[in-house]
Parts: sequence; structure tokens; C-alpha cells
Amino acid sequence: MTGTPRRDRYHHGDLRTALVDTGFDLLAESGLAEFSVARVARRLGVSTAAPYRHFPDRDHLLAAVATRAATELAAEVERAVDAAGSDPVDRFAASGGAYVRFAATRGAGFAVIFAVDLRDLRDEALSAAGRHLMDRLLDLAREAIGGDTERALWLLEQQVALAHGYVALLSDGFFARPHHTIDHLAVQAERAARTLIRGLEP
Amino acid sequence: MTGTPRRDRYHHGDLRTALVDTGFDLLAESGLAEFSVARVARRLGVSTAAPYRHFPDRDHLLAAVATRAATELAAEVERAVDAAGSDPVDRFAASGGAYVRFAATRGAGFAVIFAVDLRDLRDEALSAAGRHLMDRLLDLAREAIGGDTERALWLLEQQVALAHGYVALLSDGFFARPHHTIDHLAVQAERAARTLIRGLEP
DNA sequence: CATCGATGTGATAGGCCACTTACTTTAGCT
DNA sequence: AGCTAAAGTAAGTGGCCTATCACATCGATG
Repeated sequence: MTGTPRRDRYHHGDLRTALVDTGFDLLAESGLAEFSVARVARRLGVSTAAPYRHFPDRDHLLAAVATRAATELAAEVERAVDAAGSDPVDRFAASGGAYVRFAATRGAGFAVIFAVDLRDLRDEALSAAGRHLMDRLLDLAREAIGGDTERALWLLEQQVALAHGYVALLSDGFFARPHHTIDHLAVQAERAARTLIRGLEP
Repeated sequence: MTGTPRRDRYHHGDLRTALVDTGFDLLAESGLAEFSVARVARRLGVSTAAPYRHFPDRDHLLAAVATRAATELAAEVERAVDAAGSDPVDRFAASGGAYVRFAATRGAGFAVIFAVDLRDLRDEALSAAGRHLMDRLLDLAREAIGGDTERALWLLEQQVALAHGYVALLSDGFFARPHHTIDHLAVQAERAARTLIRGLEP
């Protein structure tokens, strides 16, 4: 995913972007507990002071990573929805599948989008990306059940909770059995979406 | 919850239990990131070395906390199921509500039950408590849908994922709107369980 | 009542981290 | 070509953590 330009020159060229990329990777691989500015720098072969030329502190770097994650997630949802055709239920189910797939593959790199620590930061780019994503998902939910915003909100909430739950369980090693591949989880999420819609009282 | 015996004597009396209690509280309040042996000790007004008389290292203390959490969770599920009467769907829904309620109130104190770091520990008490809990929940799911283990597993998985998701969202501050009280979440979980059962193909 | 083992203490070693400061390199503009 | 400012570095500071060690206290047992 992340290119490995590695240092042959004194200056990096685009360290800011590289920090966000590598931070995202690190988060996805090892979780928030293992995330540190120093580690990101070391992985890039750069001094631990270098990141502070581009971000005032750890949380601002994290916010940039989160914004990137939110944007990427929105793009993947859109791609899946497009591929799903025109049936609104199919489209909503696809968005759920994509959401879970992203969450499962990116782990903490996904969870950080909503991290409360970053909320205090009032980072405009991050909150805009988050709002945009949720608005789009809510539209899809509304179309899937025929316009009722109240129930669409409920449905979306279940879907989002489910996705976060899968990340949690996955990163906790709850799914030890090999048949719980990421594709399998995504399929289960789509199935859950359909089941919820079907089970909703008319 | 936790009694506050505080020190007036040199010896504590029952430090081991107090460490587990306080560790659990700390986890519930502040999450795993804020958890440290030193903090637990300080909160108890005891030296930072004292815990090591009772636990060889941090992870063993965490495992004890997790075991206590699993046992407590199982008890609360049982209580809720008993109170729900005899209809199997009501009973399963109640177990889901209790599960979510516990998860939402205890936060990381719940999540730690499944923490992967502790899995390497092969702590017999912890894994037994976890197994016992899941077996019971699976029974309830099976009864709710009439005996089909395959679908019961699926249902349980959704329920568990949902609960973990609610914790994640809650602790991430996703539910900023005040109507998302813990009771509300528990009710939503029960509703989700019923909706999933109703939506399951026959 | 004396002692011994369990339990608690203070001090300390060693690790990782966030972040700062003074200095160095180099790209890009004039 | 020469200058400046952006972007990098090495070397700290101070903080918090885990874990250990020698020593202090005290309850229980003989």
C-alpha cells in the first residue's frame, strides 16, 4: 500500500503524506496502543523529531490519519454501492458490507475515525469527512426502507454498531476459527442488513 | 461498588481482592489505555510495588479482572433471563439487553474479557468463564429460534458483535445525543434481537 | 511471648514516549 | 551564484510505566 521511498536524500520530499500513510498502516497493523509518533518516524527511517515539523503534536497527526481513513472509507462504500446495481436494499446491504470490510481490514485505522480524543480537537476536515460519510449512509438506509428517517436512523445505527463490533471482536481474536475470513464477515453484515430490513415491522 | 477500606493499618487485609475491584473500576472509567498497575496501586493508597506480591505481572492482574468481569456478566445475563419469563424469544432478547447494558456500563471492563493479550496467558479461570458464558448464550439463542444450532450461532454472533459495537461507539463518543442513554441502548439491542429473529428466513 | 513468613514500603534501574532546542542541509528564488 | 527559509538531525528533558530488591511491619503459630 504505502510506497517505500526510504531515505537516500537528506530531505524526504513529502514527509507529511508519508507520515499519514505510515501512521495509518501502523494503526491498522498494531492498534492504537502501539501507535506512537516515534514509531511512525522510525518506520520511515527519519528522526523522531522530524514529524513535529509537520504536525504540532501527536493528536494532530492522528486526526490527519483519521481524516484520510474516513475519506477512503467513503470512497469504498461508494464503489460497493455502485457495483450493487439499482435495488435500494441491495445498495444498502452493499454499503454495510463495504463498511465492515473496511473496518475489518483496517482495524484501529478505522476505529480512530470516531476516536473521542480527536473530537476535542475540533478538526474541521475530520468532522466534515465523518459527517459526509454518515449522511451518505443515512440516505442509503432511507432509500432501502422507503423514506422513513426514524427507522432509517435505527437501521444505520445497528449497521454501524455491528461494524464496530466486528472490528472489536476481530482485533480481540474472538474469531479464532478460520472460516471467519474478512469476506465472510462482510457477507454476514450484508445478511444482517437484509434480515433487519425484512424483520422491521411495516 | 468497590468498598473503600483505605489504609489505617500497615497491612491492607485483602489487597488481592481490592486490586481486582479497583482495576475493574479503573478500566470501566478510563479504558485500557489508562490502566496501569501503578495507578491501581495509587488509587488504593498502596505502594506501586505492593501489587506484585499478589500478581506476577500486569497481565495476570488484568486476567483476574477479566475473569471477575466474565463471571459478573454471566450473573447479570442470568438475572435478566429469569426476569423475562418463559417465552424463549423474550429470554434471548433479555440476554442481549443485559449483555449490552453490561458492556455499556463497564466499557473496557467488559472488552477486556476477550482481550487477545490475555489469550496467550492461557489462564484457565478466564477461559472457563468465557466458555461458560458463551455456551449459555448459545443455548438461549437456540431455544429462541427452535433448535437450529447453525442459525443460533449466527444470531449469537450478531448479538455479540452488536454489543461490542455499542461499547466501541459509546466510548468513542459517537452517541453524543442525550437520548442515547444506556437503557435506551439496551432496549435497542433487544429490539434488534427480535427484529433479527423475525427477519430470519424460516 | 518470640519468631517467622506473608505482606507492604522506598528506592531504583531501565524503557518508551512526547516534545524542545540548537544546529545542519538543501531546494528554490532572485 | 548566493541567500533564505523550509525541513531535516542529534541530543536532551521530564514524565510515566513495569518490575525488582533490600528492608519494615505485623498476624499467626508454636
